Order: sequence, then C-alpha cells, then structure tokens
Amino acid sequence: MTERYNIKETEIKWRKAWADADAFSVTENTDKPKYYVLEMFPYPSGRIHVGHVRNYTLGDVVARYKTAQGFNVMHPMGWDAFGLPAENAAIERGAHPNKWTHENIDAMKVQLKSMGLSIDWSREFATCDPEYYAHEQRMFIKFLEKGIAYRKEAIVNWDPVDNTVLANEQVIDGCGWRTGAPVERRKLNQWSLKITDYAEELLSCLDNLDRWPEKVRLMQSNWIGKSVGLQFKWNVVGRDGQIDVYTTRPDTLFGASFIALAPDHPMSAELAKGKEGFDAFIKQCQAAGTSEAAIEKAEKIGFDTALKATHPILGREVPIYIANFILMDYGTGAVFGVPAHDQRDCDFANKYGLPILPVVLPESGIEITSEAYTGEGKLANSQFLDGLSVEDAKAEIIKRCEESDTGFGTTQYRLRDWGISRQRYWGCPIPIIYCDDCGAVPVPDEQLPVTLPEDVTFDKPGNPLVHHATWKNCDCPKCGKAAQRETDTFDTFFESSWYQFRYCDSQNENLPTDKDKAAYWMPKDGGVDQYIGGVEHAVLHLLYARFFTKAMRDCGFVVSDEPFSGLFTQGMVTHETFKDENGKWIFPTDAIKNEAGEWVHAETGAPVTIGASIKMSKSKKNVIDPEEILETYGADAARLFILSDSPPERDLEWTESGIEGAWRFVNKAFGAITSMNLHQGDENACGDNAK
RNA sequence: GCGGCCGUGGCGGAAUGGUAGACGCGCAAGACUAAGGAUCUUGUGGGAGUAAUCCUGUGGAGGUUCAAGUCCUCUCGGCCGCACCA
Repeated sequence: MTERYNIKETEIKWRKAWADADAFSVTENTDKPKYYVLEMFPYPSGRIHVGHVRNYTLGDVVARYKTAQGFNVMHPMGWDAFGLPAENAAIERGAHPNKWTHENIDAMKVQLKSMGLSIDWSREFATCDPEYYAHEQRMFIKFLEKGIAYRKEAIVNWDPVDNTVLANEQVIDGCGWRTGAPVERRKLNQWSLKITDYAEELLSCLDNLDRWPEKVRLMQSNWIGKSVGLQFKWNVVGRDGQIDVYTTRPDTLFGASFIALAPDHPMSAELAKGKEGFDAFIKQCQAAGTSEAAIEKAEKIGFDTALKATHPILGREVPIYIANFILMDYGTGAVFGVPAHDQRDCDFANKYGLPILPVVLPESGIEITSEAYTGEGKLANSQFLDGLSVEDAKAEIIKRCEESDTGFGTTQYRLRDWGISRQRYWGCPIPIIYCDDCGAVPVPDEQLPVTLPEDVTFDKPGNPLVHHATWKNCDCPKCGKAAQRETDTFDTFFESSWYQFRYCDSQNENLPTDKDKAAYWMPKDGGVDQYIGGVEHAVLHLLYARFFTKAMRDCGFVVSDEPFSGLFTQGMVTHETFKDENGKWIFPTDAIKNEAGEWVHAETGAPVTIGASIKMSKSKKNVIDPEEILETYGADAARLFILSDSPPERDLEWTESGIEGAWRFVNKAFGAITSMNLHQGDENACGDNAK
C-alpha cells in the first residue's frame, strides 16, 4: 500500500500557499454576487474548544462552497474581547485584563489557523481596543440625541456574585445567567436603550426572516410578547381613587366578579392602610420563590381590602383584593377577575367564595365549577354583547368604551427596555460626565474615545474605575467646573450587537463602518447571508443585534433593516462522562479499560463509572482539547468527523472511535488518489485548491 | 400548563412521495505481521434457506395514494423553550 497521508507537511504547505496568495481576502466587487458568511465570534478565553471547531468548520464549508459557485465571499473573524473572565483572571492571578486578553487572542488565532479556515484575517479586530469601542461611544451619543438612549432610576436585577446589574434577558429562573446566584432587586440610576420603541418592528420583521429557524423566531416572538386588549378604569366605592385595569379578554367584562391588584401596586398599600394582616400578607408574597417550581406550586392567595369597585357598565359592586399572582410590571398591575373564563381567577374565586358568572358559552353549553372555559363560543348574560363571537365582542366593547371615553384599546408588550450599565472595569466606558450644575453631559466628540485607564488595581471589591481618581475626576465639558466621569461600562452585548457591520470596513477611523461598503455586503433587504452559532443566544444577542441594526439605520449609519438574513443554529457537542468511585468527575483520558474489559482509572486502577453523553463542560470534565485532535489526526479528519457524524443542527456526540474512523477515511481517500497517480507532476491536483 | 422539535439496525445517522438503512462506528471472517488494540479486504436490520431467493421491517393505531420513514388524524415516548403576562 502507499504512504500515509502526511498531515503536518500538507497542512503547513497549503496554509502557506493560501497566505502567500492572500487567498481569502476580498473587496467589494459589483461584478460578482456577494455572499457574507459569519460565525458568532469567539470570546478569547485562551484556547478554542470543540464547539468553536464545529461552528467554524460549518461556516468554512459554506464559505468555500459559495466561493466555488462564483460568489464574492466575505468570511471574517474577530474577538468578542470584553467580559468578566478577564477581570477574574486579574483578581485571581494579577494579570492585567488587556494583556491577558491579547495573549489569549494570539494563542487562539494560531489554533484557528491550524483548522485550515478560509478567513479574511485582514478584517480582524478585537472589541476591547479603542479603535473599536470609540465608535460605540459615538453611536451611544447619537442614540442619546435621538432619544434611543436615556437614563432613569429603576429597580434592577442585581447579581450579588458578579456585583453588577443584569438585563431582564440575562435573568433565568430568577438567577443570574452566568453565576446562577439569585438576583436581588436594587434601585439604581441606569442607562437604557429604548428597545421597546422597536417592539412592533422587531416582531413584524420576524415574518420576513424565512431563513431563520422557526424555533428562534418563536422564542423572540414570545419574548416580545405582544398582546392587544382594553385598558379602562373602575371607580372605588366611597373614595376618589380609580383603578386602571388592562385585559386581553374585554369580551368577558360582564362576568367580572372581583378586582385584583399586584402586591407592589402603588394603590395596594394605600387601600390596605391600617388593615390587619396586610403586612403579614405582603411578607407571605415575598417569601414565595421566583423559581419555576415555586411558581408552579404557589397557591393563589389574596388579601381582601374590604373595599368595593363599581362595574363600569352594570354598576354592580365587586370586592377589591390584593393578590399574589398579579404582576406589577405587566399591563397596569391590576385586573378584573372573571372566574368562569380564566383558570387563575377560577382558583381564586373558589378559594374566597366569589361568584362564577359564565358569559361565553359553547354550542353544547357548559357548567363551570373548578375548570375555567377558555374556548370559543357565543356571548351570553352580557346585554348588548349577547350572541356575538368572542372576537366580535372584543371589538364591540372596545368601541363602546372609546365612544363613552371610559377606556381605550391598547397594545402591550412583555419586552422591557435594555439596561446597558454595568458596574465593571473590562467594558466600554460610557462617555458621560456628571456635573453638579449641568447634569449628565455627553463627552464631546473631540475628546472621544474615552479610553480605559491601564493603571488599575483589583485589590478592592467592585469596579476599579470608581477608585481611580485621576481618570474619574475631570472638567465639565460645558461649564468647565470640576466633574466626574461615569464609571459604569456598557453591557458586553453592546459590542456583539454591531460587529457584523464593522467587518465591512474594520479599519475605518471616523465611522463605525463605511455606509457604501456596508451596503454592498449588507444591503437594505438583506444582511449577513449566513450566520451560524449556538441557539443559546436566541433572545439575547440575536434580539439585541436586530434592534441595534434598526437603531443604527435610523441614525443614518447603515441601510440594513435586519443584520442576519440567514441564521443557522448548530447543536452542542457532547461527550461521555466519567466518575471515579467517590463520585467525582474525571477526565475521559483518565478512564481506560483493563484486561477484563472493565472501565478503571488509568492511574489508580480503581473502578470508574460511565455516565450519559452530555454537553462538554469543564465542570463535568468531559472535554477534549481540539489542539490535540488537530495534532494527531489533522484538520481534514477533524472536520470530516464533525460534518459526517451528526446533522449540524443536532447534538454531536464526540467519540474517539468516530474521529479515528474519519482519519481512516481520509487515508483511504488519499490512498485512492495517490494510487491513481493523479498528483504526479501536478502538485495542485491534491489538497485544497480554493482559488 | 402553553408552544416547538424529534422517534429508522447494536450505536451516530442516510433516504426531491418512488429499490429503506448511504457513510462512519461496532461486530464477524480473512490477509499482512514476531506481535496487533496498527493497516487492508469482505460481510453485517430481523427471520427462513446450502443457495438463487422469499417473508418481514422506520415508536403504536388508523387514513390518503398506483406507491408512505416521508402527507393527514389520533396515541405513546424523549428533548428543548417559555411561563401566575391578565
């Protein structure tokens, strides 16, 4: 048989050939159709992981395929370089975040290159460099002028472990998305972006994203959470106050049998003032957890204020309760309860002995006791609504309320504005100066960028910028008086929200990107042609980037409506897990089979148990190092295994036998080609000849 | 609870409504070898048969069709997302 395929020699040869030929750099070329392939850029943690290998292999296949088809392909790479791990490294090891980050970038770039990717490295950037974040500061100031950015005192989600604020999107089950620590509620002055102004466009444009997974579109749609309904007032008997309620079922108004307020509704404390048991009730509400399980089990409980409200049409009086299942931050924080047609209201009514009044009946008729009827039907016991369908009744009652000026049809969104202030050092400084006389003053353009000071220490808890007097103290740009810089930095999702535009013109010193160049790669009706990454960003990065694109468009920076016209979400890479006899996770390399075929620890010989194949993670130790794989089997075998073992959208189970099989396959192919003497006298017949 | 995705050999998984199981792993036999946990060749869904071949088979039950893994209805199982959202 012939010689074996020589990985090192071949890969080095072709990498050099590509570099010498500058094979993957592109410029705008209107003679060819363009194609923009992008994979979610990596955080420079220090080493690439298998997930990166899968992600960038998939993108590389698309890039090379489209190149072969004659497209002018842009396939860039950069670094999502701000973030907490750099600060943690500084605290733990005394490494400066900037040095640590750039060393990691250098190391990972070597690793990525060993994968044989067709990347245009001339467009590379790191988001932690002032050349990048300067443009963010300019855009932020433009957003301020346009009213897209604003400052408000708000109750925020505080992560007590990372000592910083989290966006709503970063809170999962009431816990921080990174730390898993229960979030606390704090009142802070925060910079926010008006993503809610774009709620309708973000929702309606989802319909045009036909090359996005249905799943992601649905998740975004649910996150935006649009509902259409009626908002109107109920009078409180014997008092001046009125209660504003919002409902998506105005058709059931005639079935209302109580009013319920959120415990933290401003009127709750007022109405319950001096009433026995109210404080205890509030405590009881707060004691209940916010986790899924706790909510699932939580009983509907209410506090009877002993006050009544008047039904706006019937004039009948219904009791006013304060109830634990009413949320202050949705709608108006107050509802009218219709036990017959809402399960929560039904549970509540049964508990407190309130009447159940059916007003929507199906053809067959029903009796409602403990189960609310939420289906279609005809209105009944509802005066002028009788006989109408649910849809028609909704429209009719909204019309009547608007005519009599007692209420109005309105649209609610679940989406909240994006709080972007973070109390961290390793992020983009927010370009604001606080002056006692002038208030919050944007840093003037000629003073931009506001760069991070290098000489910081991490010996005190919290943000080192707060303790850095020479950086923090400055003069007010307006009046010249002594003033202080904003010490908060942007949420790191800020950087990844617009980087797709920066690749179009990564060296531009004056603008985030050149509008014309960006319009070539990302025209109005289509952005990145194929974007590839993990599904975990479905409502974080992918929603922020869509919003940012529209905000940039409205500020005149770009023409695109949407950043990514095609999205592909790859599956995770999994691996078997191993535990020693004490139940502690061990690395797969430490588990071997002995002569008897039993799994034992490589060093101690003690028995080892094999667990399920789950997502690779350092804590479970079921990780493999891509560098070792690339060294041993080469880029072709690694890429072949990744592409052939499981469909790209599904989870990939990494196995040693799988990668060996791919390696044998590569050799068979090599043997077949060499035995046919195809490469004799023609070096280019073997290997990848992309250009 | 609501919404979505997926069920095919021992395993990962192929298959524009048209020969089910490509390719890989594993397994078996053979070759080479001092040796094989390297490499190569051949075979490999299940059942019957020396064999040609036949029967059967895509979670389960129905249906549409000349033809169903694929389309429709119901059902069972697994995974994911959201969630007291009025």
